[in-house]
Amino acid sequence: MDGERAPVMADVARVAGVSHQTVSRVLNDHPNVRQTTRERVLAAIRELGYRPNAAARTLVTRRTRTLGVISFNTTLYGPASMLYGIEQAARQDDYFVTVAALAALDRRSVLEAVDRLRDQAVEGIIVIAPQTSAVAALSTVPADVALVAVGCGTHASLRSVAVDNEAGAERATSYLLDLGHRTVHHLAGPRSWLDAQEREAGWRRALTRRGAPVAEPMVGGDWSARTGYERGREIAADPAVTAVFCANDHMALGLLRALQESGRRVPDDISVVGFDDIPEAEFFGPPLTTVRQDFDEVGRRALRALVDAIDHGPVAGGMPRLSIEPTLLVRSSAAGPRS
Amino acid sequence: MDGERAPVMADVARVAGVSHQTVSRVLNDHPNVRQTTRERVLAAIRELGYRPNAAARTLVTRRTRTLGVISFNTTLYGPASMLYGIEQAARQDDYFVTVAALAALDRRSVLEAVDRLRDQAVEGIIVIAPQTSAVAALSTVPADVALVAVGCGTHASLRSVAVDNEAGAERATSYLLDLGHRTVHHLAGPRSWLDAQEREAGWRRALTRRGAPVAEPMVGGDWSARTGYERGREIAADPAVTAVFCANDHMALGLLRALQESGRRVPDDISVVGFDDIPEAEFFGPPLTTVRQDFDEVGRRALRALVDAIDHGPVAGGMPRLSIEPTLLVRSSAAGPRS
DNA sequence: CGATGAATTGTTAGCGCGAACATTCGGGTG
DNA sequence: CACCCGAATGTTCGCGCTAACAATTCATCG
Repeated sequence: MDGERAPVMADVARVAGVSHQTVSRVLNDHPNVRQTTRERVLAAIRELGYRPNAAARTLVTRRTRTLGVISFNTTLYGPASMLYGIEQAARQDDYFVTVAALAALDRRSVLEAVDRLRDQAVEGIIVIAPQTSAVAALSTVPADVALVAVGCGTHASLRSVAVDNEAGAERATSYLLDLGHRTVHHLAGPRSWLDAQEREAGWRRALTRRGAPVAEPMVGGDWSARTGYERGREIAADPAVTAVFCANDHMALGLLRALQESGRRVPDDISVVGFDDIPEAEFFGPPLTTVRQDFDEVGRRALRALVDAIDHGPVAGGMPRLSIEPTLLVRSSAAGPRS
Repeated sequence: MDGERAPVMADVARVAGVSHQTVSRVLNDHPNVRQTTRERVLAAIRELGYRPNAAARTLVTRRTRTLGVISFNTTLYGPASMLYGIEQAARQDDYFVTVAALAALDRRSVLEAVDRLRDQAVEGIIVIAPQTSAVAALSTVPADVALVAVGCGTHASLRSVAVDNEAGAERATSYLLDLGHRTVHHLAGPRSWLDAQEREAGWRRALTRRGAPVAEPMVGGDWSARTGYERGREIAADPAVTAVFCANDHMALGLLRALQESGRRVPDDISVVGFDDIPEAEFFGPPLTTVRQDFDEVGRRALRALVDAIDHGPVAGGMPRLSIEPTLLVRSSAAGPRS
C-alpha cells in the first residue's frame, strides 16, 4: 500500500544516535538510561512515528498480552455486559481481548473455539457459556492456557466467577411468600444452563424452607421473551397461580404479555418477579420487580481471576469460586394476593 | 508453567525426517511436496501436538490475520448483534477479531481505541460508533489500516455499511399517515448519532412529501427506555398527539410505559411505531409495530467490505456505501386515529 | 592522579518462521 | 548412456525485537 515501510527500532536508534538496544531500554522502562538519552530517544520515536512491532516482541518475550473470550450469544444482555466489563478491565491491565462467538452449544464448538484462541496464542481464556456441557468440555483442555469460567456453577477444577443465583432466587421467592402468597410458581430457564438450574434450586429451597407446596416448574423456556409468552399462556389459564418467579427478565416480559392478553392483571391477579434487571425492566408494564445482577462486576472479577492465574500460575490460591451477591429490586409487578 | 517448551517446526522436521522448510511447505499447502512426505509430516505434527507460532509467522509474513472492532456500548442490542455477525463472518475468512470498547463518545476515545488496535497490528478496523464526532475523528487516521464504519452516514472518504435509516423512517411515518393520522410526532434519538439524524430526516421527508404539519421533534432521547419514558410523559400530556414515531424500540418501550401510566391507550388514543425490531418488541404491551434492521447482515457486510479493502488496497471500487433496506413490521401498537 | 565500581551504552545471538536460492532426484530424449 | 528439465527437498538468511554479555563512561575516594 504505502511506499516505504514502517520505521523499526534501528531507524529510531540512528536518528537518536544510540544503539537499538538503548531504544529498547527506553521502551521497556529500564532504569539505567540517562535522562537526556531517554529524551533524545523519545523525540526520535515521535519524529518517526515509530511503533514497536508486537510480533517481534512476542517472539522473544513469549507473551502476547492477548486474552480470549468465548461467548455463546453475545446478543443477550448478560454476555454482552460481561464482555464489556472484561474489555474495560483488560485494557487497564494492558491486555487485548479477542472474541470467539460460539456457533452452537455443544462440546465440539467450545473446544473448537478454545483451539482457535490457542492458535492465536492467547495467554488466557474466559468462557461465558454456562451450559453444563460446556463446563464438562472445558475440563479436557490442556493446562497451558489459563481458563476462567463465568457463571459456571460449583464445578471444581475450574476457576470461576459467578453471581449467587441460588441466593438471588431464594430471595425473590421468599419475597413473594412474605407478600402472602400460598406458593410461588417458577417459569424455568433451559435446564442445560447452570444459571437456570441454580435459580430453580434457590426457588425450590425457599419453598421447602417455608413449607410451601412446590408445583412442577414450567419448563421449555430458553431465556427468550417468546418462550416466556408461550409458557405464559398456560400460566394465565390456571387460576390457581397467584405468583410467578421467572428465571430471567426477558421471559418475564413474555409472561407479562400473555397475562395481559388473557385479561389477568399484574399484580392484582398475579404477581411476577424476574431475574437480571435488564435496563428495560423498569419500564415493563408494570415495572418489573427483579433480582439485580452486576454483570459488569462479574466481568471485571473474571478478568482479575484470569490475570492472577496467568501471573501466578494456575494453582495459586486454589480454585476460588468468587461469588457475587445479587440484590432484590422491588418495583410494582408483585403484590400480595387478593384477599 | 509446564516443563518442556512447545514443539517447534524443527522438532516436527526431525521426527518426520525432513527439513523444517518441508514442514513449512506442508503447512502452507505448497504444491511441490510428495504425497508420502506430506503424510509423514502431518503424522509428526499430530504426534507432537505441534501448533505453528503465530508471532514468528507474523514477523515474516507481515500479516496478523487480526481485525479490530471498535464499539461504543456493546450492551446495546444493535452493536452486540453486529459484533456477533462480524465475528462469525471473520472466522470464515480466517481472521481473528479483537474488540475495543469505547470509554466515551468523544474524538479522543475513538482515536485512542484506533491507536490501541494499531499497536496490536490489526489489519483492519470496523468502527461501530455512528456519532458524527467519531466519523470526523476517523478521517484523521493514517491510511495504513483499512477502516470500515458501520452506520456512519454518507460521509465520503470512508467505506461504510449501513441500514438505510432514512428510508425506514419514511416508511414508518408514511404508514402512520396512511392510517389516517393528520401528522406524526417524532421521539428523536441523540442528535450526535447519525442514525438518529437520518431517522429524523426520513420522518421529516415523509411529512413534507404528504404536506402534513411538521411538529418539533421531541429531543433529549439517548436511545434508552428511561429517556423514552421521560419524553413520553410530556407526550402523554399533549392531547394533540395521536401518532409517534420513535427513533428506536427501547425509547418506544419507555413511551409505552408513560402512556399507560397516564391512562392513554395504545393504539386507541395514540399509535406508536419503533425502530430496530429488538427481539422483545413483539412482546411489548401492546406488541410494537417497528422497522426491522438486519444487524447480523450489516455485520457480515461490514466484514466483507473490510476484507476487500485489505486484499485489494483501499481504493478498489471507490468508497461504496453499502446500504441495507429495512422493512416495516406491522404489529398492534399502531392503528387509525379515533374517528 | 589513578584505582574502583557503578552507571550507561554497545554488540551479539537467538526467538520460529517463510522466501529465495541451491541442490538432489527421477524420468524422458536423442 | 549422457543430457536436460522439472519435481522434490535442503540451506541460508533475515523479519524486529529482547536478553545476555562486553565495553565504555563517569563519579568517587584513597
